[in-house]
Order: sequence, then structure tokens, then C-alpha cells
Amino acid sequence: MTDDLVLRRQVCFALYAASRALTDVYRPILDEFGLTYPQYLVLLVLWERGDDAPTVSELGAALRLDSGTLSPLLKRLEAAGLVVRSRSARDERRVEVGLTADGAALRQRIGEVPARVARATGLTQAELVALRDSLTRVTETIHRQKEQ
Amino acid sequence: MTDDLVLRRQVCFALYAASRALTDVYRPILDEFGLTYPQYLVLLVLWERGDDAPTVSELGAALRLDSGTLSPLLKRLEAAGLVVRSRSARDERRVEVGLTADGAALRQRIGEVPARVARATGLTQAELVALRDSLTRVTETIHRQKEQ
DNA sequence: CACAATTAGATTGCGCACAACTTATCGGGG
DNA sequence: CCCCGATAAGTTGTGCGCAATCTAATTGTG
Repeated sequence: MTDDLVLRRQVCFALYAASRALTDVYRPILDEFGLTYPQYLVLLVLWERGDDAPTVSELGAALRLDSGTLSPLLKRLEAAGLVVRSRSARDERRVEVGLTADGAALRQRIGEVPARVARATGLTQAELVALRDSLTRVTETIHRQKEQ
Repeated sequence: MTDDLVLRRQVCFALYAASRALTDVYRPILDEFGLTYPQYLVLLVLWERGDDAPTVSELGAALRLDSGTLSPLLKRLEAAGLVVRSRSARDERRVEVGLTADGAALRQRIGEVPARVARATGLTQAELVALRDSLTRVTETIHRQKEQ
């Protein structure tokens, strides 16, 4: 029906607008650390991995980003002195992305960021969890369907 | 706490990933019409407005996009023959964005797109409405706080 | 009426996203 | 052992998104 073509009714627009609004909350906070939001996500993965440095592809799988996005982004993180990229010895095609001391140390300083952002959403902890789980379900449903 | 810095726990990542996943669903569908997703959103607003052509700022207020994004986007929609941009007679600073016959006609052909996309999410109608309302609430809370 | 401040839109520059392509390396089958 | 398909990362080109800046038109104030 034609009535479906109304902006306010579209889940996709709500998603698109909420995503940009939340990025707006992150921007000034991450700016204090000289990071963009996608760069912060890459660091989250690296911090989580600890010592075993992921390859570019593994980072891409975690964040659902391809090398076209990650290669220049990682180059910038390397220029900022937060990560190191090195060709794998056993497979020269792979590039392993590791943290520098500065990159690892940043984790402590950035610790309270999620709480600051959560507060800005105006939702309770329970609501945030419910929202996150719905969103994750949407994402996984879509990706599952694409693989078939 | 440090445990908050885990990718899967972050609402923001869920939002970011879901938004891109849903855009992935739209891409091949909108591609049949030669549109990108933001261009489709602009058309949604124009179709909704009917005869009263919004200015660039009014479009921006509806979609929360600024002229830096909209100006080149509208130029492309104009080049595609879907919209016309014209300086307002009574205020030469304003540019009014109207639909061409082709742009207006596209509405009919594109009508079933939201239903196709909704199906791809794997959520029920009720779940989609609940999700949309949560997201809208997040967006509005954030914007309200920013204005103060 | 003059002129400063405001407003509207366009432009520039940067950093994603993503498709398409290129280069280099690897692994398996003849 | 050699080639051939597959895989990994990088590059190029396009289109957002947004900050910062610019130009032009308008409004408010004295």
C-alpha cells in the first residue's frame, strides 16, 4: 500500500537515524582520543583479542567490513601509533594487526566511554539490552538469508 | 568497567551493524530503480509532501542531513530527471525541491519495496513496530539533549 | 536608510562503506 | 614440478555524512 511510503513509519529510517544520532554522541567523546567511531570499533576487537593479533580478514568478519574500508583505516591507526601491521611469516598474503603499547594503554583511558554514551540515550539498562538483542537478531537474520 | 569494552555487548555496534545490514537489503532492490538509499529517503519526503515542494533545509530537518550532504545528492537526483531545484521567488536564498513527472510516477513502481524489505528482516509486524518505536525514542532523546 | 548579524545553500576536505579490480601468495591436481 | 583456481590485501572510483568555510540574500537595529 502507498501508505507504507511514509518516512516516520519506516523501521529502516528509524535505524538509519538512530545510528547516526548515536554516532553523534560518540564523536565529541572519541575526538578527545583522536579516534573516529569505526576506528574505535577496530580497537574494541583488538583489545578483546589480547595477544593474538587478528588478520585484516578476521577484523572484517568481526565488524562486517571489507579490506576496501579497513586498509586505509588501519593505515591511519598505524600512522597514529596505535597499531602495527605485519605480514604473517607463514602466509605472506595475510597481514596481522597488533596493538602498540600506546594502543593497548588507550583501553584504560577509554573505559568509561560506553557508560557515558548509554546515559545519553535516555534508556534504562534493561531497555538497552532488549534493543541490542532485537537489533542483533535483525542483523543475523539478514546475513543468514544472504548466505543462502 | 573494562568488560563493557566488548563488541557484542555494545548497543551502538548492534545499531551500526543493523543499519548497514538493512541498507544491504535495500541496495539491490533500489538498484533496479537507479537509486541509493539516501536518495530513496529524499523521495519519500517529497512524495509525502505532495504539491508543496520543501526547501533544502526542510528536507534536511526531516532527514537530519545538512546541505553538505543534500546539495550534491539533489544534484544527482536532478541529473537523473527525478527532481527539480528552483530558487524561491520570494526569498532568493531558498531552493525548493520539487518532483518531476518521472519522480512522481516512481512512487507507484516502488510501492512494494518496504514490504519486501520488512520480510527480509525476519521480524513480525509487531516486533518491527516495537523496534521502530524504541529507535525513534533513542533518536529523539539524543536530539533533545543536544539542543539543551 | 545603513549596516551588522543572521540565514540558506553550495563548496571543500576528510573518513568511511562498498563495488570492482589488481597484485601477490598459496594450495591442490595433473 | 607446474599451472590454475582460490584467497588476502590493497587500490580506485562513487556516494554519502559531517565539519568548516564561503557567498549571497535577508532581517533586525540603530
